[in-house]
Amino acid sequence: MTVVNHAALAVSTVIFALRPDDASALKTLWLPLVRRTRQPHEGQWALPGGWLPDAEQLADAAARTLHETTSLAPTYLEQLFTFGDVGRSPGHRVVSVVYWALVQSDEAARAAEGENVRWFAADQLPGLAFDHNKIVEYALWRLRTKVEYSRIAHAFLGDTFTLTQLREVHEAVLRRPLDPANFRRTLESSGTLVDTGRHVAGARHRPARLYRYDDSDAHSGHGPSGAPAPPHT
Amino acid sequence: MTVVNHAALAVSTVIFALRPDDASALKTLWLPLVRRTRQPHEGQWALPGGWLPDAEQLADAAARTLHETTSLAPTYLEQLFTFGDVGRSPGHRVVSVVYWALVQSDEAARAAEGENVRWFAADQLPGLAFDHNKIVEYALWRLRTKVEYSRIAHAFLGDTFTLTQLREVHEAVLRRPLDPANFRRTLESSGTLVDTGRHVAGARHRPARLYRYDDSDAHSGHGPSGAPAPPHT
DNA sequence: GCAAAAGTGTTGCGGGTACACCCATGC
DNA sequence: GCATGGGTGTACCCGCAACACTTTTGC
Repeated sequence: MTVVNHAALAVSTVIFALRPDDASALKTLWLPLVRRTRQPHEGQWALPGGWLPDAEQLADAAARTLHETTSLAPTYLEQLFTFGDVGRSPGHRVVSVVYWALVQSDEAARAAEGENVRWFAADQLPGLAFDHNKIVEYALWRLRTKVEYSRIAHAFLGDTFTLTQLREVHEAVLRRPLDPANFRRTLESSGTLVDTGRHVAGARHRPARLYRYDDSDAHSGHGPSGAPAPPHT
Repeated sequence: MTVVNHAALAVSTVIFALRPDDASALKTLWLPLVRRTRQPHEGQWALPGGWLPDAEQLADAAARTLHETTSLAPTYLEQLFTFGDVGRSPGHRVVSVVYWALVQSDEAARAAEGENVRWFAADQLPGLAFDHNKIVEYALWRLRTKVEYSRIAHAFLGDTFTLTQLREVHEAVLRRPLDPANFRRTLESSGTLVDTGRHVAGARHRPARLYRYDDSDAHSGHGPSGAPAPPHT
């Protein structure tokens, strides 16, 4: 078979985690970036990623580079978009298949950070290499849009969680307060929550119920059940 | 710069048009396929597409192959998904950036058709080459989902149209009847329609108003105005 | 008891659906 | 006039936002 093109194929990932903001009690979205150690854009911050190995699935390559930069495993990973503008990388044509990922907040606290890996507040990014600012902006829009109609918010949390914890994730992502009463009813009537029967004690108020998500598909958040979700590859 | 991967980069397009179905008065979704003239899958039907030229934008490559197979220009073109499973093409790794397109129905009637290009009803496809059946299924899901919340249906029509024509497009895509009265109000209150003042005469009933779409953005169908739409590249 | 957050009840508004009804044209 | 689709009016239902209220804990 003859390969007639020479564009390089890269895979990059926008990784989101929730972190407590300084001064503000609210959690905000943060993401890890890596400093480029070679041309082009040497010294600038960029999304984690790399060339696509011949024998590796696209999503696997995204999860791997994610792990290599943060030492974390994603709880959610989905293809975002493929960026391939002719001029987006100086010198050579590069087509980047970009994924976006969510990682658990408590794990993100002990994520790797070093000279060439640093976490940034998602809405206060410096000028990034290539078209990565535009990519992050689009990923943020997708995250905020999808949180409103899908059940991805729990990817920031552990297996079990209280409704208040889940509501705080929504509030942090959407940047607006939500009514606790209505939030509770909306999720309870969605049928995706399972009451574990356990409670969280210790706080000086009524103990909150612990929930977990119903994994029996049918609630994937993509149209009517049975509809094709975005391919998982 | 060192290119460290050798996966081949292809661009393919799922092209939709509405055509009158035999016997049934309703229009249904059709799409053009090309017969493969070489291995692998020689003789089988496949999506139009080709290798990505070094200096061509992704969307341009999609529009070009679309034009080469159908002699048509798309009225709507959007990136669908990038398919890159390791085993999806026998022998060599192929990553396909897939677009989906809508073409006008009246033009589709005079679209090119020949020995190696043929139109098929979208829900009665034969077994296609590679993973193209899965790709079409996903494109159909995206089209049907997006018609319900976005304003893409007019891409099947000309510059001006009656509300009945637009409703028939929705009905054909969604495969269910819609109430004419409510359909009218929903669209009128959406603020995206502009009354041209002209009417369609000649039928033996009250003449229908001709509308066109308001092009002054702000109604792109992607979240709140100003939100990043899927990159247009 | 008091503070604080969990959890419940209730009301009203708005968008969508169903369906009855009037309007304008060709024949 | 009559048939046919264009176009309007209206009542109902349901989901959601607002907000008052009750419950259960720690101190």
